[in-house]
This record gives sequence, structure tokens and C-alpha cells, in this order.
Amino acid sequence: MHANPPPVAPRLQQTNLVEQVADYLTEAIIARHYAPGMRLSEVQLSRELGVSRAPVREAARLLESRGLLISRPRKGFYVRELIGDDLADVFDLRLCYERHAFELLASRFDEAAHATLSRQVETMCALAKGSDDGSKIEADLRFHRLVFEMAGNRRLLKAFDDLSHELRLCMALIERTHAEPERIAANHWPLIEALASGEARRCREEVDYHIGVARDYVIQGLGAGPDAGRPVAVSDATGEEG
Amino acid sequence: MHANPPPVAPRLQQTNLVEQVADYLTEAIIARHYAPGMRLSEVQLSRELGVSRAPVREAARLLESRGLLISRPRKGFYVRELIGDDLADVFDLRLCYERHAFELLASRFDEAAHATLSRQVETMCALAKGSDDGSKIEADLRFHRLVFEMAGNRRLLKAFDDLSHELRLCMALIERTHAEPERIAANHWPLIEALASGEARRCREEVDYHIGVARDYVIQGLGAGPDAGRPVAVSDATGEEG
DNA sequence: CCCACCCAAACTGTCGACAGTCGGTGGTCG
DNA sequence: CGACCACCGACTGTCGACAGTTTGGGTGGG
Repeated sequence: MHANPPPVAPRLQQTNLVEQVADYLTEAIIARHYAPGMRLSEVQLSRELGVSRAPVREAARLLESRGLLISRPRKGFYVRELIGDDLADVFDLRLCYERHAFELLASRFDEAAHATLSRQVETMCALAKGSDDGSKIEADLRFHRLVFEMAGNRRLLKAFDDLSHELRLCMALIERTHAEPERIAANHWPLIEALASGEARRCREEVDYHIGVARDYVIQGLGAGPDAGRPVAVSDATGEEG
Repeated sequence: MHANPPPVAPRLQQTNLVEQVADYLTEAIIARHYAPGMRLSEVQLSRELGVSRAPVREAARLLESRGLLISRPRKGFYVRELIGDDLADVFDLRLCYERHAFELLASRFDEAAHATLSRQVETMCALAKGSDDGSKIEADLRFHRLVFEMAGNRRLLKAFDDLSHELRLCMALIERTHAEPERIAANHWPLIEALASGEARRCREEVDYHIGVARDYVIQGLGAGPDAGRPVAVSDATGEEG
């Protein structure tokens, strides 16, 4: 009912509260401001963020679907904690996704895709010297997301996007991420070469090795967990290489 | 405190309204009581079900995460419609899941798993003669879910559960499902035999064939879509069989 | 001293209501 | 006759409030 718009716009975004709360919660959980397994009180969160409970509840449901929260009826929301085989399961599912994406992309790999991925690896190499861990992790995930984008299956891309939130949670578990960032960034060149070769078998071997390294990096970097010494069993399960 | 009950709405208890609304909506969408692409009004749904808008909104968010609804900000929720490559993408992702699950299960297949799957196929054969299509589809999905359960990766099982809602949506697209239910049920025996053989390559071939048949069944049963004649390209992508 | 019971505080699930916005409609002007 | 604009209804996003339940602590009994 205001005839003229106010000259200056001090109004903070009163809408899209769900997305803002979801972003805040996601960042807070990834950054481990909330301990894994901790209960999140809706009213407390509402008071802290200055919003009502409705957006908080919807944002929490969103994060539940992304695997960052777990809801128990009449109990509330709990910060997802990765226990038991959760880490192994997440990386095993990631292996499943990446195998398929690389297989799809290999069959349609062209010069444009080659240039896109090469540019991203160069960006990662540049970020490797002197950036915060978060930027390195995001650049790494972005490389893999580009593969899924260009693979051509949008549903697979959505599945990977969902999983990527849990991947960030996994990465956040280890204290000093990317101890050797240059080597990790350079480790993506063989993936591009495998794609360029067009050989499905070579792609699969490189992906298995790459994801296996990432998995071991996280699981062993986590410390001596109960299944730290368990074999990775990724390149061993194809059952057809001598 | 509503005076008159809604016309055809089911009885909703006072608690767990979100789950009840989600179940009702899921069934209604699968049964195509709501046309694909149709806009769902929150207030109208609230009135029909005799509940307030909060549970409806949360249930809609849940179904959005399951791929049955799509939300557009300030516009509302729309019934997911499978257009373009959506069908192919869903079945391609299913192929990705099943390949992995069968590979995992083959490496740990034992007599108990054999018995469980065999019993399920026998149930499917019994249901094949004289049951509604919904029961046949559910029994078929249950066989595959058992594989994922026994594969040992709970995250993969969750991913399959999420996808299964979209699979039901795909199945519901074709008018007369399971035209040859006996043959479809019997088509699961080779999968069990492949698992029992322990050969990863044979498992993969059988899975590729099985899912390819299901995919073609749905895509071609849908009618002459724009990509109905597109090759399935599932058993051709391994790139190593001569 | 320990355990079962009870009560109060806090919380979740749900509801009705208000503000801002979007799409459609009718009227008016060129 | 067509295009533009103001109005209107409906809807989404958000809020505060109420009822039933869970939880933790305190108390009485064994």
C-alpha cells in the first residue's frame, strides 16, 4: 500500500527464508559448528536466525533429503553422523556414479569437453598453491560435476548433486584436507586422458583408482577407525582383470 | 474443527499428518489422479484433506525430493511430468544402480540370498496369474530391492528407494502394464543364476539385458515418443566384448 | 543409598491468520 | 478496434499461538 518505493532499500530479503536457512545450516554443519549427532532445536534455531519455525522446519526437511540431517518423529532433527560403514558406503556410491558418468562421457567426448575439463584442472593447479581448503575441495568437486554435466544424464547429475553434500561432510571430517594439493590436482589429468582415449576399460580403471585414492584419503585421514584397515576393494571387484 | 468432511478425502489422524499427506499424494500421482504438469494448490489440498497448509507444504517438499513434484518459487508445486529424455535418464540411472548392486551381491552371494530371491520370484510367478497390475509391479520392485538390501551398501539402497518412486511413475505411464506377466516374472531367474555363478561379467550382461528390456518396455509402451527409436545402448557401452 | 514415580519445562506437530505477489479481467485511452 | 493500465481475487511465504508429548529433575518409598 505504499505509493512510492523507498529511496534506499534497507529491506533484507524477507522471502526465500527457506533457502537462506538451508544455506546457513548446510554451511554450519559442513564447518562442524554443530557436532555430529547433536540435536537441533527448532525454536532455538528460530530465535537465533530471527525467523519463525516454519522456514526452519522446511529447511530441515530439505537438509534431511540431502543426508545432512536425520529426523526422528516427535524427537526432532539430528546432525547426521557418519558412523560404521557410512563413509565406505558414500564413497562406494560415488564410485558407482563416477564409473557411469565417465562411461557416458567417454562415448561422446569431444574437443570442447576436453578443453572444459583441462581448464578446470588448470584452475585446480592454480588454487593448489595458496588457497583455503574449502576452495580446493569445491574446485575438485566442480571438476567431477562438469563430468556429470557433460555426461548427458540429468537425473544422474541430480543424484550426484545430492551425494555431493554428503561428500563435503566426509571431506570435512579430516582435519587437514589436501595435504598435497598439487599432486591431487594433477591426479585429474589421467582421467581426461582416459576419456580422450575413448576406451571404456581404461576409463573405469582410472576412475576406480582415482575414487579409491580419495576414499582411502578420507577414511585413513579420519584416524584409526574401526574399519580403517579394511581393503578398499574397488579395483578388485570387476572380476575380469588378471 | 472443520464442520464438513472433504468429499473423497481419506480419514487423517491427528498426528503424522505429513506422512499421511505424502502417502496420499504419492498414490494420487502414481495413479494419475493428477495430470502431469498440473499445478497443485496448497489451500485446495488443505481443504480437501481437512488439514492445514503446514503439513501439506512439508509433504510436498518431501515429494519434491522424491522427484514426484517440482516446486517453482512463488508459483507452487507442479506434478512431475516425464518429458524429453527423462524416461531414458531414469532407466539409465537405474541401470547404474543395478549394475553396482549385482556386482556387490555377487561377491557375497550365499545360500540364504539364493533362497530369498528364489522365493520372491516364485511369489511373482504366483502373482502373475490373476492379480492387479499394482501388485505385480510392487513384487517386481521388491525383488530388485531385496538385491539392494543384500548388496550391503545402505546408501545405495536409499538411492534406489528414492529412484523407485520415479520408477513407479514411469511404470504408470503405460496403460496395460505387464502384458506377459509370467514371462516377466520368469525373466528374473537368469539374474539369480548369474549371481550364483559369481561371475561379474555375466551379472553385468544379465542386468544390462534385464534393465534394457524393462526400459524398452516402458519407452515403447508409452507410444511413439520422440526418442522411441533411439537405441538402448546399454550392453554396447562396455567396450570390451567382441 | 538406589529406584520408581510424578511434575514441570521445553519441544514438536499442527493450526489459523496476515502481508506481499502473481495472473486474470474489465475499463479506458489512443 | 487494439493496447495499456488499474483493480481484484487467489495464492504463496511467513508468523505467532495452542495442544499433546517427551524429557529431565525432584521427591518419596524401599
